[in-house]
Amino acid sequence: MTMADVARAAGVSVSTVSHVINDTRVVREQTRESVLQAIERTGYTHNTIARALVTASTRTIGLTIPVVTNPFFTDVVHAIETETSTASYTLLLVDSSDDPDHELRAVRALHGRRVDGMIIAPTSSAPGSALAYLAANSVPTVLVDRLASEDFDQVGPDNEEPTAALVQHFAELGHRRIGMVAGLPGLTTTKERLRGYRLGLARCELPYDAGLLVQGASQAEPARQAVHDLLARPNPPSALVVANNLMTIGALRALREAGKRVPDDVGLASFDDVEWADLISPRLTTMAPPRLELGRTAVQLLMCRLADPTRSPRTVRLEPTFIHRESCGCNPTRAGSPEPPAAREKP
Amino acid sequence: MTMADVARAAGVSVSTVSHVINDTRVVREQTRESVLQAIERTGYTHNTIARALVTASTRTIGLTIPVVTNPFFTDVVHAIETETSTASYTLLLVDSSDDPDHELRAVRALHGRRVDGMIIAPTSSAPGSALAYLAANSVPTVLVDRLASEDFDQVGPDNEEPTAALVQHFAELGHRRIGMVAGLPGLTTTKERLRGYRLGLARCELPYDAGLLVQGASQAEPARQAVHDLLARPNPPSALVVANNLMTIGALRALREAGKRVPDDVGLASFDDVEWADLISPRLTTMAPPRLELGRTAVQLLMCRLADPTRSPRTVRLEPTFIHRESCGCNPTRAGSPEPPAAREKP
DNA sequence: AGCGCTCGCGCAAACGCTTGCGCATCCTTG
DNA sequence: CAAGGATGCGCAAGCGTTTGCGCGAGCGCT
Repeated sequence: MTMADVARAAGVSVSTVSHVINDTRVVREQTRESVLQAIERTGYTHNTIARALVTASTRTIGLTIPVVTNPFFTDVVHAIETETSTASYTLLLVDSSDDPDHELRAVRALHGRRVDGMIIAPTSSAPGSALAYLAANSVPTVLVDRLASEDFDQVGPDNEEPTAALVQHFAELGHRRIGMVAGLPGLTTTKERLRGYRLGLARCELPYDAGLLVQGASQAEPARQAVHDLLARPNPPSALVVANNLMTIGALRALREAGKRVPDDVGLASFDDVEWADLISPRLTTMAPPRLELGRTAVQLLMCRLADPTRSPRTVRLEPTFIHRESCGCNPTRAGSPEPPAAREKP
Repeated sequence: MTMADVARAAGVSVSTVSHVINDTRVVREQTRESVLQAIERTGYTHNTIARALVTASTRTIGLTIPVVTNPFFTDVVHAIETETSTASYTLLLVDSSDDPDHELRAVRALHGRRVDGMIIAPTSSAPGSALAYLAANSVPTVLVDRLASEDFDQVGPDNEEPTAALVQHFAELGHRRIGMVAGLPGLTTTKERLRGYRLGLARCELPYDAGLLVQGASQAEPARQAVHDLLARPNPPSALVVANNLMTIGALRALREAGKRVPDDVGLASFDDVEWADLISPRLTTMAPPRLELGRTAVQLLMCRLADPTRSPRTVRLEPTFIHRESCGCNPTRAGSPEPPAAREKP
């Protein structure tokens, strides 16, 4: 069932078949009909890869994210999926496992498949990394979430100011020892949120104390361990800023294990929101990056670049929104809270 | 940077280049070296699609899931990703939005890209659906989670017995009015879990009462609405079986809004586990399907089918595990519970 | 009737790779 | 030293499309 078969069945040439399929030159109505029927009859399905070979375009975009199980990224992926599919592109998704080698392999595979462009939440920007490869092969690329290099189009949340705001919030509540659970070292988001942490401290004239800082590897279990250790230290924090959603799970577990009550014993606020933030008690105060917007913007940047590969790269920062609930120790007024109606009531 | 360029640079023919790349016939060590160098020098990257055209194999498998934001499916996807990538396949992922039309389009796109096989969590099995298309074009396919047709290889959790077990558990606790929040009508999982619900009732000699049953569309917000309505009915249930993870979120919100305490006012147990089941109070009793195993098995089934396209289709059922926590109204012993250590302590 | 247009379509050359076939060259052996 | 067998490689025919070029038929005009 190739185009040749269809052509034979319709008594025309392959070029005519191609033209009716792509609507790329005028064909007599009668002929078009018979071709359409022949397609129907033979059950022909277009071979996109043969087409790609000659047109040098696959209408496919490659997507590389660290972990497909992180709700933050799945929301981003979802937005990207929706946006690309309305532009009639298909997504090629690969999981980089937050490992530079794996990531490079993924990017290679994607490029080998001649994706038209790539969106990637980069794990590393070291030389010899996926990013270097992409630059070397001048693949149209946009970075998402982790803003690793101004040489690419990129979109991510603002990290520094919002994290500082979280710290300042705690300080205003009277906390003097504000701890932080930081993410995987090397990620730009980790660096920026850490910088925000220190910025917040400085603004409130609180000393930076390395003893209040732990590293949670951006994941739940390492974060649990880290917070566990943190709480065992001589002079533990009275408030905790957690740098992402997954680590928040770990932090909550560690706090419970240690018998600490939130927010009475330890105040808690996290960067990135979670679906169940309003289901636990106390409800979680978070700083929520606009996940969907992030994905949408990434696609838009990519489309712009595909349209004009020569334009100079843009960096877009999107503002997170502060979702003020109770784990910080406040009991914010319900009215005007950005909570959905479902979450307005206290359990 | 095509193979021809490399050949020229190395002073050999394209066939030799191809053979050293694919290691598909003996090449003098010296020649191989110079080809390898030429590849390095020219920055050549293999064109997978050109190769696919001639070998008629893309080493790509297509994956269609309803919603990429549902943690159940992302775990499945993750397992599939891991498993396929170790077999050096790449994944083409599309979101069907749980919409038959969208699904059919997705499947068409995937087939047009000549994926070697497909894994799909089908939305519909109606004639004219994606499944019909796949059968008609004899695309190697395996169904995952939703077991829609014995004509395909398929793997899903056992739904009926485990759901019945949940009902029986409540009955043993003395509940007489056990309600259910069912999923999207039309899904096989919905049907099976409903059947399990009725089976459980029958076994405990409890009457089936349509007034205890609501439909939550497999999603959080509709489920919240549904449970809201359910609780407003004259004689509301004292226990609730929720048919999936997302709807559990909705149910919890509705219960809180109605001022019902779990498990004192209403017992709760859900089919499918959630990450934060141990973080809320009371901790959630769930029936957890083996998500990773589901994904892994799907890939294995597909690999078998690719190896031997003629074998007759197999259906695999995997047993969920009962995770006995507290929302059912019990205070199960901690020892021997399948909970991770992190979750053993009560807040 | 002849000219030039328009209209509709077919021919065949790519696209970048794989692979069966066959030709040198060199080594082994009787 | 001739013959046969390895060994190492090139040639060219595809794979299923797209697309520039060009040709024939039909039409309106003078």
